[in-house]
Amino acid sequence: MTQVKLPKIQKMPADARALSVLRSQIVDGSIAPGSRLTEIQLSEEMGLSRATVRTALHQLGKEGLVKLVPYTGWTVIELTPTDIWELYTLRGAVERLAAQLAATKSDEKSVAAIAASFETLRRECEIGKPTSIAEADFAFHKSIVNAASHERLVMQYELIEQQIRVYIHSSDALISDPIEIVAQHEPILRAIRDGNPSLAGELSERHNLVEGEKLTSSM
Amino acid sequence: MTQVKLPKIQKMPADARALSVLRSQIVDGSIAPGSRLTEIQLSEEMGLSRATVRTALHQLGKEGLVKLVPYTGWTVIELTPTDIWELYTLRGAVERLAAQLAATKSDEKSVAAIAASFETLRRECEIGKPTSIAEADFAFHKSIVNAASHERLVMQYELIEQQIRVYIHSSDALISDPIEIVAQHEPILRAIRDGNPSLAGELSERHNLVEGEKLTSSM
DNA sequence: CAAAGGGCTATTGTCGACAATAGCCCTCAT
DNA sequence: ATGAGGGCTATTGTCGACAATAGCCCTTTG
Repeated sequence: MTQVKLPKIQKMPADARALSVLRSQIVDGSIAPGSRLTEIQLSEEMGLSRATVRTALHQLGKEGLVKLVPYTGWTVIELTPTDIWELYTLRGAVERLAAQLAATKSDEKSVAAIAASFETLRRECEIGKPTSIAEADFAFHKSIVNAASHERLVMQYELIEQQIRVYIHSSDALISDPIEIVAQHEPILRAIRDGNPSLAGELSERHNLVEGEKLTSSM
Repeated sequence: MTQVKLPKIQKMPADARALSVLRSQIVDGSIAPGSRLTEIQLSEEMGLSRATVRTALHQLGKEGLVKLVPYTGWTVIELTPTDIWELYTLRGAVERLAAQLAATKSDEKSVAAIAASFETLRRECEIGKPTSIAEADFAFHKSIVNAASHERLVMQYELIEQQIRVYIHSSDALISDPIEIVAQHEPILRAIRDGNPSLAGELSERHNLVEGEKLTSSM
């Protein structure tokens, strides 16, 4: 009965695996923005058929990570300042809703999860490497989104987060003061815990706009 | 030089055509929610290969209009009350941002476009059929989204609108009083024209929550 | 030398066939 | 009668081959 089912990534159909692998590599920067990808080369490297890889690429296209140029090839997205502005304004809108919903429910379990991820963030801000801090930052935001119990919201958020990660990795733009990070996030947690939807929403939106500003101004 | 290029739908690659056709049929209700679709049957009906149809179906899957059941087939989404709640809350968040941006720019051309679509809406509310009113309603909302000049916002909005249309057509849920429709939309236009982002955003969000409530309560 | 035209190549677009599998139905034992 | 077990069928999953095309290079011509 102690059957673990961790290796789910191994038992997936081939196209889903290809999708998962390619997505990881793009998101973590192993495949750089602007890279040219061809179906044949990828299929040879991954030991899969072209059709299978092609399916995965089309999915990534819908996720906004790659672009198809007809009869010529695929390229990994390159994010311009305008794209960053789009991503952060959109994330602001999405997280505003998430925070509103989380604060409305103010469900004990969800609040605990958010509080936990905030604690991790605080700890990382004191002793952690920049990348660990950034990771904890993402985790905190995601815990709020999860607390909203809103499937479409989660999906939309993940698409945005992916693209932001592409940019972060390609530019090493981790320019925030650890102390300010804590100061920016703590009030959000408090507003959710206090069951104050409009404040939680407002703070979340503003936080994203501020972060977006920082990034675009440093480009 | 008087070369018209209307028939763009004719010159598209086959997979894009299949995508376009299937999407239209699902969104306008010709293919009912819950319908079972099989790649072979569709490919025969459309005179295309299975692979081509399959590509289109995967795209529709990413758009959230169909769901794939492994080794069994595809089904058109059926929207539950929870789905409607998700759609309208999400649309509220998206349109809030759109209205904020539109009001911030308060760009002459965009405002004119929004005002024009509002006039159409007002006219349809007086003399039009319910379906024309609903269409003008959608057009008004979209004109605001377009005014934001935000590509990802537009795409996200279109996905949401599509799914709402599926539900509208499947349930004939057009339950609004024409007079109230005008009363709900007019202040939004005014706030955008006045360059009042926070009011425009707030009104847009609230409008969507109200509409969502109406629909879910009537299920 | 510049510009237009044609062909070559790399790559996606499309196709039909075979493999794998989920779910049904039928059998058979109890 | 009923439950388990096995095989059958419909459908997706995967593959390799051929068709169409965009973009480059090379030639040719003025």
